[in-house]
Amino acid sequence: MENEEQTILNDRSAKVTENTLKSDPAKTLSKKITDKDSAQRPRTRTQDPEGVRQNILEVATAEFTEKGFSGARVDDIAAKTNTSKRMIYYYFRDKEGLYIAVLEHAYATMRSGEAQLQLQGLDPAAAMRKLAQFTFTFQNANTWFVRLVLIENIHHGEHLARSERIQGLNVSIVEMLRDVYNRGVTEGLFRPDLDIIDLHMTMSALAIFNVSHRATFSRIFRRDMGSPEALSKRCTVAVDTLMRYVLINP
Amino acid sequence: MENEEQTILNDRSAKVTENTLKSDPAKTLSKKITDKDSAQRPRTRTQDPEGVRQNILEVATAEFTEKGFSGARVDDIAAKTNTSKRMIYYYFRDKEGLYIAVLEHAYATMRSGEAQLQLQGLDPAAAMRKLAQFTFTFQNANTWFVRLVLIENIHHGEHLARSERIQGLNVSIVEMLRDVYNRGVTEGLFRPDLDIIDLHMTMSALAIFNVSHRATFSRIFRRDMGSPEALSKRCTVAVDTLMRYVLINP
DNA sequence: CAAAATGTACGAACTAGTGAGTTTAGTCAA
DNA sequence: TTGACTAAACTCACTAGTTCGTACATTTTG
Repeated sequence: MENEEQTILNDRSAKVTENTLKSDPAKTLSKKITDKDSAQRPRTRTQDPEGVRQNILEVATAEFTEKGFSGARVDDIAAKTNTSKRMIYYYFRDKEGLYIAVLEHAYATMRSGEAQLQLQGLDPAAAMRKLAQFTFTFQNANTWFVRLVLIENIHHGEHLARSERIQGLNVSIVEMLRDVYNRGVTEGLFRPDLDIIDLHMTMSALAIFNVSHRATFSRIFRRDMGSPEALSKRCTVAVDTLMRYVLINP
Repeated sequence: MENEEQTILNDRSAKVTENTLKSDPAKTLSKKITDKDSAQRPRTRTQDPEGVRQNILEVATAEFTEKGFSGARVDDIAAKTNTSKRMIYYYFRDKEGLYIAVLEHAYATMRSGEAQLQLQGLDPAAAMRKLAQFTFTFQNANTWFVRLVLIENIHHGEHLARSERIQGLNVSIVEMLRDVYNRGVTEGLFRPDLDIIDLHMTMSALAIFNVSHRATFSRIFRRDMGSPEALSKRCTVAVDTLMRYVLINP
């Protein structure tokens, strides 16, 4: 089960993260969109608003996650696009508007991963374990997402506050967690009176730290915290730590 | 001549924690220098190289931790000092040189806190508890430090790599942890074959997340994660989680 | 006096953002 | 079918304001 889930997530990440961010985002996407286009409108092929928008968004995501909001340059983003700088302002109004769009897109992407979890059939302990494992694997597979959230935190979440679209996005995983936890309590497996949000925080903390502090920790302690071995070992620790906290009899 | 500006850790109560957390590091020292300055020179300008250096460093720390490396402006930093921009370049060569100096100063500051811990007299469990509590309190009292490290991680730790001074600074707390852990294992209280660095990571993760993701989490889940109540509650959870992981019989 | 420290003024390169005009694609009347 | 018309999509050149860094003059100290 462990391996199975890992491969599923890796595949997912390979598609979403690697293709769209590390490899030249322009090519993959424009090709995809051209296909879609020709299917929808066989006659025309020159103008492609949605494709342009997507293309800009992909490039901008890569730039912002790599260099931060102030570090990223609109001209650089424009240069890596199939289109021009003027189009960025045409579609996104601002540098900030572009950044917010990237943020929204990122949170939306995350949500899609959660939907694939099938926790209903599992007993509470196994379900909790799977959830913790998923969280760890997702965050470590999507380091660009972690970086983006970190950047947003450096900015005191002021951009996130300006987007009401994002507000509701994190509800689903908390609902999942609540469901699993309540079942565990009912069955007498889990400690009662734990706080759900707090539990989610612990789970996230154990999952995300490995990414958020990878650079400094790896350098200071001379360990490659991103290697496959380190990841699988750390995943075990994270899940184990959480389960010991939740279970009445670890 | 060593500065005594960060005596922040003296008090471990949540209230003082919150107070020091909100006061920014620049003010304390710049005030001190102004006082000293006006005391020394009623009329004629006195040269004070070390004071100038310190003053710049304090202001720069506040600016960099607030706005990041690219977000911070040299002119803004200069404007907030008692001296001029020329002096920044005179003493620190670069914007980057200044940033690295800030980073080194920050890590050095952290070390001073650890020295105050008296773990020898305590039994292993109590010592481990105290260490975890200290870590949490320190990180939550010095949010500026957490932010700085985060910013450095966004930059892939490239500046930290350029400073050999920092490399050895985190050794002491790990040695402390190793000592406590070994005693606990010897006494049959702690689970054997846990990895020290890994343990340190878990401890740090549980302590730091509350700061690193405060903005986004607070907004998304509508909880003030920086309030005294939230801090003390979260501290309990962090310590408890770690102890359950370490102890054979939690 | 020499060296260290500091003030003033400036500039070259960059950077976010825009003004104004051109092309495209779909609509509709004839 | 064609051609006039329109809104959206797109291009090009430009600018006002920043931002890091420096040249040079001056003051202070030992």
